[in-house]
Amino acid sequence: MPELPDVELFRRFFIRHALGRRISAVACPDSLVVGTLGRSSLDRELPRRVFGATRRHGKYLFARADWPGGRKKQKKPVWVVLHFGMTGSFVSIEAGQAAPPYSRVIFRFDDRSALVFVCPRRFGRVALVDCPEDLIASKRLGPDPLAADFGIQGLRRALSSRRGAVKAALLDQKALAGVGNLYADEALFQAGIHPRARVDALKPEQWSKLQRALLRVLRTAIERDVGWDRLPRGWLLTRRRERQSCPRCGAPLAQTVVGGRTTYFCPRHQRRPDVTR
DNA sequence: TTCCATGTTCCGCA
DNA sequence: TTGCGGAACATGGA
Repeated sequence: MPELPDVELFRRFFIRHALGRRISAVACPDSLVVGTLGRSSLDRELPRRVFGATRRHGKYLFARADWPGGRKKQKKPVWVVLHFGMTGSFVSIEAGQAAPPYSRVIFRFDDRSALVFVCPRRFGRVALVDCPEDLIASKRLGPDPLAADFGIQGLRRALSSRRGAVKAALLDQKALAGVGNLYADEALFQAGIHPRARVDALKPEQWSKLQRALLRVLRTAIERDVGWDRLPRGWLLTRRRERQSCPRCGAPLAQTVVGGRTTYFCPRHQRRPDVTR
């Protein structure tokens, strides 16, 4: 599930359940999940710090851990960086409650509650970095489409260096950070653009349509809390599992592979580009 | 048992 | 250099 809207909701969950709390201990029962993005020393560096701020860039979530009180102010903050892989999520537990199955990292607080990073398939990653910019630079992440400075031409600017299929470009985190397989399909559907259309063949009105559709899709998913049942009925997303008909015109949806991912689209609304196969 | 899956990354080929 | 297909990663669910 974790694409940009999901991670944004995890960020808000984190604010509710971890921000302002003092860390008493960190347990990492699964070393595979810890450290590849940065330092693995969560259990040594985090205790006695307080989570003071969060940030999100694409599918990455950052949480700043500050040293409380004035006395040790000179000590630099560290940032926890989290990536949710395919199956990562947060669970908050109260004092005395057992950690759920597949708990990979457990942040325990002074009040004995805990925030748990749960990840059944173990593609998620957690680590410490000095600042988010370091991670963003090392991964060479593209701009976040919901960032304030994305701009009205942001999408075109981000993808214009690419030349392949537009869906593959949307999925390239180095071009644009945060869009995954599901929301790429949805944005293209709502913009009426074929997933295999070439980026360099998009017309100006298609660029603005796609940007508007993408932002609308991401914002709506966040507003609706990404509950599949809560998404608008006209969306492709609500149909992709059962391989049904287009929610707009009733035509049978087409299924193919673009950029290595299963892709659904409406062959009537999203015209096949004549340039490519 | 086999196939598929929202994630990233790497390899080989054109 | 760019793009892309395919495979790998780890695991659960249909």
